Amino acid sequence: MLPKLEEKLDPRVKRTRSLILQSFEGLLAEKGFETISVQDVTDKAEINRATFYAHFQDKYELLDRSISLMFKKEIEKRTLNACHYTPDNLRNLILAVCEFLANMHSECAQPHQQFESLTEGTIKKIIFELLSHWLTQTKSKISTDIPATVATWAIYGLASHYSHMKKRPVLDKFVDEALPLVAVNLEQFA
Amino acid sequence: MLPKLEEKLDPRVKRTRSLILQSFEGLLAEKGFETISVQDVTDKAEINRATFYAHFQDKYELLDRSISLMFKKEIEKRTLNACHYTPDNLRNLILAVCEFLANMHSECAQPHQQFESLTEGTIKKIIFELLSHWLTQTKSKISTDIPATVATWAIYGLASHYSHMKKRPVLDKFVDEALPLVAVNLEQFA
DNA sequence: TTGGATCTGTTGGATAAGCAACACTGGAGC
DNA sequence: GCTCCAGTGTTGCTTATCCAACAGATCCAA
Repeated sequence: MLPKLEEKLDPRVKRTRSLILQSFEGLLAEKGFETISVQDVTDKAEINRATFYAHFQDKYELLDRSISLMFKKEIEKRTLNACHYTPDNLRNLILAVCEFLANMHSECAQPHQQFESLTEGTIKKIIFELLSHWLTQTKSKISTDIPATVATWAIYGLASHYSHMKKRPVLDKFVDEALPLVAVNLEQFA
Repeated sequence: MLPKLEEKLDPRVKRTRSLILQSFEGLLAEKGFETISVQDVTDKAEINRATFYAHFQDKYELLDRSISLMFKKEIEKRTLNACHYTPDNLRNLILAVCEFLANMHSECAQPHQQFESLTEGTIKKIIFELLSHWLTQTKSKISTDIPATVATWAIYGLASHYSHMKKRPVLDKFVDEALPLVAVNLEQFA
């Protein structure tokens, strides 16, 4: 969650990675993840296939990094990355995760169960790191791992539930109802 | 005016050229041509300056090729590149040139006299080639150089005049009035 | 079962792009 | 006059990307 220090990259590397990521995001909107081949990605990106493997192990790593970047962008847009724990920030975080997952379901073709389980860990990891960062901002010496873990799983669970609902309620109301249940575990850091 | 045969270019070359051209077109909308440096172009394109010189002699060649591409795109959009001489196609061509020059004046910052004289030759060359192509489509053995030259200069002159008018008339009316004067020289090819 | 077709990951050698340095030019200001 | 600054072209060397080719995997149809 630190400000990126890797700005001084070879321009060719930046270009290549960004072309691959763009291409992949475009394809995700068109077809299911399983039916996307590495060739599809490199064709659309107008990048050599061998070059792909110089940057990503395989398409699963591409998925990880892509989802990770998209989610982090969402977090940064809401300036949640440069703050500490407050119930209001927590509320905002829950909103962000809900909207992100809901978006994935509407924008990605075939958001299968399998696809979601591939991205779940990636997203939870970012939530956990963000919460840990928030909680250690406070002076208290209380261990943050347990509360952060509980909150992370709860938040992701809520968002997953929300995104799967057939008739989604207004998001604000949904979060109003859920927020206290998560916040109660973090009271000591407020 | 032939369909481009240079499709099988190294992807890196295509990428680089397109980045440079994009960057340049963007800069043209911001500042006057004279104040644009090669460094400006390469900075915005995120391309090394030395790489620029592997593709263009200097910024004047960049201007030529950029204008040339933009104008040809305009011609292709109107499918004027794959046809022969008719008064109607001629009318369409005049429209294209008028709109192109008028656009340059509104979209480019500082469309100075000097800037226009730099691009005039480039544009006329394309008009001339297109007209020559049209006229040689006909079976007649008449030499096409002279009529094509006359028409080229007349068309460019009309468009330049139109684009400089303080209160531009409706383009259609303007062209209606001008068309017969140009067409009369090409009657034998109709 | 076999064969064709498609995708995967990987390789070696060719080529384009990056980079830092250079000498040179043409102002702007003192 | 002078220096300072910013831009220009050019260079030798490094690094990333390209490309064609390869062997292996998987799937599907004959």
